[in-house]
Amino acid sequence: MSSRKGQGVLELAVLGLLHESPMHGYELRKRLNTLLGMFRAFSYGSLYPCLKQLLANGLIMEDRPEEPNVPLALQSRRSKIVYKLTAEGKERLQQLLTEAGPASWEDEGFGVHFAFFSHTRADVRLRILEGRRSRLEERLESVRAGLARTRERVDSYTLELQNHGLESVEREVRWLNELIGRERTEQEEQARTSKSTNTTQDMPRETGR
Amino acid sequence: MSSRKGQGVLELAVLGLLHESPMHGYELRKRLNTLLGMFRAFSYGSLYPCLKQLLANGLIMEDRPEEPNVPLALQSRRSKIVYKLTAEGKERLQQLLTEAGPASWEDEGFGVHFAFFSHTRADVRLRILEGRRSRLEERLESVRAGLARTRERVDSYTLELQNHGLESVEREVRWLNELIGRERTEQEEQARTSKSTNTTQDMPRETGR
DNA sequence: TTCGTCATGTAATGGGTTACATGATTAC
DNA sequence: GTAATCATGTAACCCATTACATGACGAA
Repeated sequence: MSSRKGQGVLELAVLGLLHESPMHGYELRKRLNTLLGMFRAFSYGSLYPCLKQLLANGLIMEDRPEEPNVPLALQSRRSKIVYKLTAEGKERLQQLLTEAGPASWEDEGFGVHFAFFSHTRADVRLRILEGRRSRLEERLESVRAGLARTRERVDSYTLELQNHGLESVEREVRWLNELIGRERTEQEEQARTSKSTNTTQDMPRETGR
Repeated sequence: MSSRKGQGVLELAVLGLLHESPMHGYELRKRLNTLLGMFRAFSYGSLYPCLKQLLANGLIMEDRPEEPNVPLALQSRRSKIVYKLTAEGKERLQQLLTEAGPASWEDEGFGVHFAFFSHTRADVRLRILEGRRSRLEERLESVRAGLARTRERVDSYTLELQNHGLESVEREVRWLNELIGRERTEQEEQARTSKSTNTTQDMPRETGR
């Protein structure tokens, strides 16, 4: 309960990764950066404080290896700390995965949300994809407008830059269109298959573990 | 003299725009955001403080309209403030345009530097383009490596994201290749044309003013 | 006269990086 | 035994956003 605001994108990313399997910070960061690939890279300086806070909020718990043969006290061994989700953490993850507000249309939020699409409800996936698309279309609109206004008095490099930007975004829109198309047909198929007891949910199955 | 560090990208952008023509903050911000189009958008909350600091550093000066018919004091009229570059400011701009360190390979820095390419020396342009390209190729490399390592145990959405990222970057690399090619042939042409008194400089001409 | 946009500013806050400090483990 | 890399952490700083406060000016 109560807001205790998570620090944006990192919270979701960490909870999402830890849901797949428990991990220690160092590994977490690597997985994080390969997961987000081109979009983002986090440093320890932001990861560890984040973990600390998630711990304080009871969303994750540490699982220290517990060296059974060390006398008793003097446990400041400073070794790996494996983190895993608590029940509350799983709940929170589910919540973040489902909310998908306007933040998930932005570059950052979108990337992370998308990375966990296989754990996201189909209807939410669709909402995010469509939100993202209209966000991008807004941008295209305004850039095109500005481009039309200033058209003449602009040097060729600036123009080149604008164009490259436009094309990149147009490309992403096409990509989104394709994805949205796929999602839609999948949804229709599933609707046809399971005529009865429709629980609005359909994720590709929990990956066990 | 002395570092008095400029706050990253904004300084260059502001100096660059003010070099083209004097402006007040409000307009500056609009031009800024259309100039940078897809890449970036600044808010007043960062622009005004920046102007303030540039002013304090003597890089720009205010040019208040001076209402000639207002009694004398009581000039707190609060109206438009037009900023323009000082001599020192022009110097600083030139310096920023020429330095082009590693920061200008990164997304942010690159965009802004590129936007002012028509005021940048040809050799510096080439350095930036090539720096950018190798920066991107590094990223491609590491992402591809990570992709090869984890290949199997990764869900289709994550894969889709990675791929889209890769393709975007590959596309930018191709774009850069084209630009670099053009720059090279231009340089060669110029070398052939002006056989004599070579001053290592060649900008498309100072736009007068 | 009021509404929308132009115009300038600031304080609180946020979210992140850099650089550093430290220790454990592995491979040579 | 030493170098590289794994692993954890923190403090100082940086850059920018948000939300707010203020006011001018033109058009309806």
